[in-house]
Amino acid sequence: MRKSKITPVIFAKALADETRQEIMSLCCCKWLSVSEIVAALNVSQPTVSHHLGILREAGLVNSRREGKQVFYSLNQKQIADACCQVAVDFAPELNLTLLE
Amino acid sequence: MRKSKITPVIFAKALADETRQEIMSLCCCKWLSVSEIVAALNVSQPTVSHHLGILREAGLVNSRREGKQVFYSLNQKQIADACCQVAVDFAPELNLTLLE
DNA sequence: AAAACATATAGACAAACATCTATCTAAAGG
DNA sequence: CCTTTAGATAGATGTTTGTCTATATGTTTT
Repeated sequence: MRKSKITPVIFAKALADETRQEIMSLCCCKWLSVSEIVAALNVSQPTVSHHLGILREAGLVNSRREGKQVFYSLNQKQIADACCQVAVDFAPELNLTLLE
Repeated sequence: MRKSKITPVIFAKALADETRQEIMSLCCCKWLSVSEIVAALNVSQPTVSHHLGILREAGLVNSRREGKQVFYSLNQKQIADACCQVAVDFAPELNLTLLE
């Protein structure tokens, strides 16, 4: 598990693909197995694994093995933090804040 | 000038390059001519123009001609809005807000 | 109007990337 | 064990992308 801070470039690259964003939407607020994600999309299982690997490397998803299956879920905190970082870097005159 | 709302994919792709982020940092809070940007980076003038075109298409920069020169400046509002949109889509359980 | 200057566009090329099929690894059940 | 199932990895392939050189466009100056 990667705790290191994500850079804006890594974050943007992970986000910069339609299929990955679909995967992110799917497992946004729940845990989904790889098979479930494959079933919901029109791409092959290796392609889904490939994208999940990129998201995992960027720390945008958490994963958990349960028997034969591996479940993935979005790491919302990491995403919100990365958004804040982008705003600090590129919109410093506006006040984008993570409340609570 | 593009006022249409930026999608998260367009936004992420525009952001997903080291050189573009350097350009964005440079003209974050001030107007810079293309020549000034070229002088600050280690890439050719056409490459800078190419990147500025991508940023302009995404609505992330504003541009203004002044005589022979064209000046660019980051559109911080658009960037902050896009960050908010990403957070709404992919971190809905967290409260990322643009204050004021 | 011609030359000089600033920027944009066109075209070429290599590197990065998304996708697929085939195969490998790991876990569970017979 | 052997088979089955879930997912990851490897390798091939076509597309996209970042960069360059060369050239076109637009603006000022002489």
